[in-house]
Amino acid sequence: MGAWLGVVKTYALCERLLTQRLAPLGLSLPRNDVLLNVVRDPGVGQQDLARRLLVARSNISMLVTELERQGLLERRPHPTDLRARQLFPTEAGRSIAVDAEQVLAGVVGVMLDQFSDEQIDLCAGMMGNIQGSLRQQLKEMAAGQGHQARPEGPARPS
Amino acid sequence: MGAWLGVVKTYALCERLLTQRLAPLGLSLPRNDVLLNVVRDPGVGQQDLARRLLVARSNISMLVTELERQGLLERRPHPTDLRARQLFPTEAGRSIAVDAEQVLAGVVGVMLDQFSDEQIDLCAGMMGNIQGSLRQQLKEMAAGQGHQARPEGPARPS
DNA sequence: AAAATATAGTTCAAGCATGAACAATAATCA
DNA sequence: TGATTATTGTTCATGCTTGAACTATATTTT
Repeated sequence: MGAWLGVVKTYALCERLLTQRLAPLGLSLPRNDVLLNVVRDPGVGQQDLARRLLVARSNISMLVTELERQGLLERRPHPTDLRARQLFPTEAGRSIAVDAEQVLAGVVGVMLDQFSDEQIDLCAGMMGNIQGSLRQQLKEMAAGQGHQARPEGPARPS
Repeated sequence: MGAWLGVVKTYALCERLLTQRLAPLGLSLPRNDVLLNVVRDPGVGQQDLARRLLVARSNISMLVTELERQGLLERRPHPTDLRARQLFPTEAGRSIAVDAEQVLAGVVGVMLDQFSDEQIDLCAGMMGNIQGSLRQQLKEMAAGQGHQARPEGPARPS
């Protein structure tokens, strides 16, 4: 039980360090996530991005607006789907992204350098399994919400 | 490098599941953190709480105000230190906390049930080491920021 | 084709989180 | 003691994040 607490604290510390190191680039952690994804996959749509990053569409909408204002990204109309927009990095965006990747690699390096590949793979494998369990639970929650009136099993008088 | 990404995604999913399960108790994730800590350690001060939870004092101040308004917590003047306040749970707060602990244990259970104690300990140990490295880095950042005017070495005319 | 449903994106209100500036009190030092 | 420094808590402005409501366009059904 305390084991998960360790992950939580580690996550918090990592977040803080990354935030500090990205600040000089004019990037917050969320903006960095968006920028890096757009650089890696130019032309991606906002909806798609939201799903990858596990955040709300509205969130992406606002982050992209800011990044566009910063001159790092561009929204272009989708060639065939009039609803959608495609995201592309500007030259400045690509340039900043290079630095951001280095910062990211540096921090991950500090965290993982001290371990063997076997240890890292083992831990990564565990995380994959945990993700599976969590997705399962979330799916069940969603299903449960679907028909609140009759939570489970055959109708049972209260 | 992808290994840490696994931790990030796992963390995000866990956060989402916990949020969904705590909502029926009238608790958000941050309020739950505060409440549980106060129940476990009645009389704790806000500053102390902020350090434990790795969040800003101002954040605790606002969360406690809300929890007090919900009738789950109480601020009382510290007996000897006129600046400080001591936090205590109300009866309702203790009651809710019991349910919240169960929710927490349930989710952690779902995540860790599938692993052996050895696996969990190994992973937890790694997290501990990573925390050490991160704290070290953060300390160095802080030191660097400390004297921006003269970053390092003997005074050197600009 | 017309109607119903689904998808892409935006806007808005609310809550969470931070750092800076501040007030009050404590602790340390000269 | 009196002055400096540190600690505790609050308020404020800013940014992140979500879910709900909305518009517009695509897709599917009938």
